[in-house]
Amino acid sequence: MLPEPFDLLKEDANTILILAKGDHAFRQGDKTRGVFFVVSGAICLTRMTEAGAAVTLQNAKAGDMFAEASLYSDHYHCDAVAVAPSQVIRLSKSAIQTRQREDAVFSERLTKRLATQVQNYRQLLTLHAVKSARERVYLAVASGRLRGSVTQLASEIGLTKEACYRALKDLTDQGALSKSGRGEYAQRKSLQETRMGTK
Amino acid sequence: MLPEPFDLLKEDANTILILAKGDHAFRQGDKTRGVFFVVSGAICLTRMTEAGAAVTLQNAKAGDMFAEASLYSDHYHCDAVAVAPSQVIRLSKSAIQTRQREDAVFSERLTKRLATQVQNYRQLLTLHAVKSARERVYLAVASGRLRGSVTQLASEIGLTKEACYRALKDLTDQGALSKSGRGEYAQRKSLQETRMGTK
DNA sequence: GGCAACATATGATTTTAATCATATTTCATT
DNA sequence: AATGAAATATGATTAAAATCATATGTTGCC
Repeated sequence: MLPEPFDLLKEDANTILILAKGDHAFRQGDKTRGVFFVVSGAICLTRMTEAGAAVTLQNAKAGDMFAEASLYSDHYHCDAVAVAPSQVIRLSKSAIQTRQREDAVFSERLTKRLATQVQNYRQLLTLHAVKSARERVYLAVASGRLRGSVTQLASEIGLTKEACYRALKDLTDQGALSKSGRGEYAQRKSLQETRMGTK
Repeated sequence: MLPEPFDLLKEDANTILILAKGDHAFRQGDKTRGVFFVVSGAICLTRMTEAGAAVTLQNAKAGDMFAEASLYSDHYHCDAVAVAPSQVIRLSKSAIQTRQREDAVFSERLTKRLATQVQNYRQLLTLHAVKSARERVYLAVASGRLRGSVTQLASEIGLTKEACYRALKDLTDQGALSKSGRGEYAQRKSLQETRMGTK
């Protein structure tokens, strides 16, 4: 259920919250009580700037965690609002901190998890920097990012699903990718070979 | 010089490398020797997929770190090539690991650093998801991302510098931002007030 | 089994930022 | 002070993806 290393926590370190659309998991200024994991639904984190502009910090969906940084501050510095009926688990801050201090394995896995996330996000940002939709989709598939639906991939890599479908069609037509059916694609050749770079 | 918590490391845990354009800091398959920090220049990390497509994982510039994940594997899984004459510092893997095990403060700061980075990258990705260049620039400035040049900001938020300058002009003309000169902008009002959302 | 929701798929049109071009200003360096 | 590089700034044109529209296929569910 919970991702590493939080699966190591005792059950009583967790609280399950059921949120209706519009409910808050926490508000800016609240004392930090822990880290959250989204079981289902979606939670949007937003911060208000002094001049009153709402800045979205994260859109956490099922499987995502949020408010990790709360481990290092006394108060939440943003609002967490359910944008759909959601189920979230709150992982107690004190339980995590204690465990982190006393259990080297837990501590190392936590660090590892964060390092992996950093890596993943950086790669995603690098991918976003690729101008051409065609090439972006190719690289996304080549690096194994097509796990769920094409729609999900599209949103992940910053394209509309239509642009994504078209790119996939082009790439398969030209032989850069092969389709194994049911939205399953595999990399076939390098871009050079298929004249991806042609402008 | 070095970012937290690596500033805590003894000097002999670090090695300074001078790389000419094209030199490798490491290659895919090399035994991992540590984490790197870019003092000047730029390092590009790329991985080859089975079919031979080059996937860029990160473009590390001055002040950036790379290969953090090497702490958790025996071999580097990508190439690190200098794309400009560069100066990098290698932080010994063993020194970091030992310190992490023996010094709770170091360990906590490392975790904190990673958590902060995760937060930052997530916010950046969320920002990239904003379609309108105008709104994207506004939110970027409102959340304090305009530190260096406009050109840098543009690249960070995934726009061309031209698009960025135009958005800044529009926003100041309409009063959403105020310019304090020398590329210094401040947020003035919420977007609603300035009819940002008008389509 | 049938309905609703969602994914897949593609065509037509519009919008918008990228690209190309160019000028001025600022800044570091010889 | 002179040179050159980079940042700032805008205009004109183009290219490309977003949007809008629509159809079929798939899947979970009462």
